[in-house]
Amino acid sequence: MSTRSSRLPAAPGRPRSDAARNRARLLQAAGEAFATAGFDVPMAAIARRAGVGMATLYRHFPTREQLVTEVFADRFQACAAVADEAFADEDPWRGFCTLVTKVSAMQAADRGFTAAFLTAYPDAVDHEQARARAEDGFVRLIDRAVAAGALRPDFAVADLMLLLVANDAVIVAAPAGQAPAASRRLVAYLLQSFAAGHTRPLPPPPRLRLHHVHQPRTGGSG
Amino acid sequence: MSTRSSRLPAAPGRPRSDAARNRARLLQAAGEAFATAGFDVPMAAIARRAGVGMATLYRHFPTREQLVTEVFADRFQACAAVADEAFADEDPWRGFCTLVTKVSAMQAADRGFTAAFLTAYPDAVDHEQARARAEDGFVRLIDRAVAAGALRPDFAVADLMLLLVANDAVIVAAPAGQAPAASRRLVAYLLQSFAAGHTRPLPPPPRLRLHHVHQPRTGGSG
DNA sequence: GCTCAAACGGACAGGGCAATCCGTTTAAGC
DNA sequence: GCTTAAACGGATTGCCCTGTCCGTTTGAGC
Repeated sequence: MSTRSSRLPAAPGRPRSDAARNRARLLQAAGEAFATAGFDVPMAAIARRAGVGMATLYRHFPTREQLVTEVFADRFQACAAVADEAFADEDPWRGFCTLVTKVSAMQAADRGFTAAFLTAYPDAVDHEQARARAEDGFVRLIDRAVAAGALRPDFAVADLMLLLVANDAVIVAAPAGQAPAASRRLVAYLLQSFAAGHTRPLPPPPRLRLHHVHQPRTGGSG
Repeated sequence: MSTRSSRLPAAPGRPRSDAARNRARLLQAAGEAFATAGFDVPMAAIARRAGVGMATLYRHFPTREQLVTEVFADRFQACAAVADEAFADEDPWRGFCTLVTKVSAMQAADRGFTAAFLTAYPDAVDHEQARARAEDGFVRLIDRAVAAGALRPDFAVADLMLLLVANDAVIVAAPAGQAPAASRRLVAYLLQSFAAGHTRPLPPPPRLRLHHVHQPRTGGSG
């Protein structure tokens, strides 16, 4: 046999066609499974749903975190996109409301994916960039809305995190079918308090940013 | 041996001294374990912490739910007591705020015990009564505050549940030491929105009452 | 201090999930 | 159609947690 590389089946990085197909199926199945049953679905259930074997699942995604991260990559980008879109609105307050409303609705539509994701995998490093971008978008919107006198001046980025976490919780806690209503109601309340005018003094905001939004599963009472 | 009952060691219902002691130790240990590690600590860990064997734990509390229920029985009564106290305040709005603030603080002090408890064991029947009493107290306070024109007229009991759930979530999600600040901030925001005057229309409230506050661990997306 | 049942503790079986291993199948190039 | 390595599936192993069983200890009354 010659040492020529002509024997290589394809370019080094390109996967085989069935591998690509199975990968897509796994992402699809995992997304559905997470959306309906939360993050602690057995890996076997995901594999079964995708119609592949356990080994295939683990071959493509060696750890659960990698799988989850991939599944929610596009949602994260969607977040950043919403921030951009909101910034495009000429009305700062309306833009801010758009951001909050849409992101909240995204959470409600997928069983609180953002906060739940951040809660379960706070250190998903692959998306540090996407996360930073989203947070940057949030900050720009906030600053603009405050400068315009629409958003209360003592508003903090952490308050947005509070909203995300709280919204996630009510979505998850609400009984069947009530999640959207619960979410909308909570968000409406909070938006009203976020608005400038008729504000009352607030206690100081917590030190809480996107990458803090998680629960160290053990330890840490109040 | 005669059939006289004089041989019975004590009154039928009274437990042996070591049994009573161990029971107390178990409740104490379980409370600590739940507060620091959440509800899914292994039973063995609780037994070890209490310095007793597995069998002793299961003898006193045949199911996990019974243990949790007992542990939080007093906190539940405390809730109802706070409601009574708040109702004793002559100022309806201040009473309402007292209720919300104190209950929220209780959640923060014990890793969101109320909502977490309700989340994990929504059907803990033993406390149906205590729960109903607490909810009654809530309703009375709400009605009075609305009637006094202090609480917005479209306020719903469900909104209080939203607050409890949301508060629990931010407490759990907050990084070390930030839970009280996060809780206070969220509660302040919501109380401001709850107040009458300068209100904006709200979307309809969700169907959500105390006994609904739970997450069906599987199923139930938006 | 003697008796006995209540209470105890730790070992043990059962079940579920994560992660791996290995014999078989299949896509891709010749 | 033949070859080869990549990819596959599912059985298997190991771990942890739950809940029970049984031999031993201990508190309470005589």
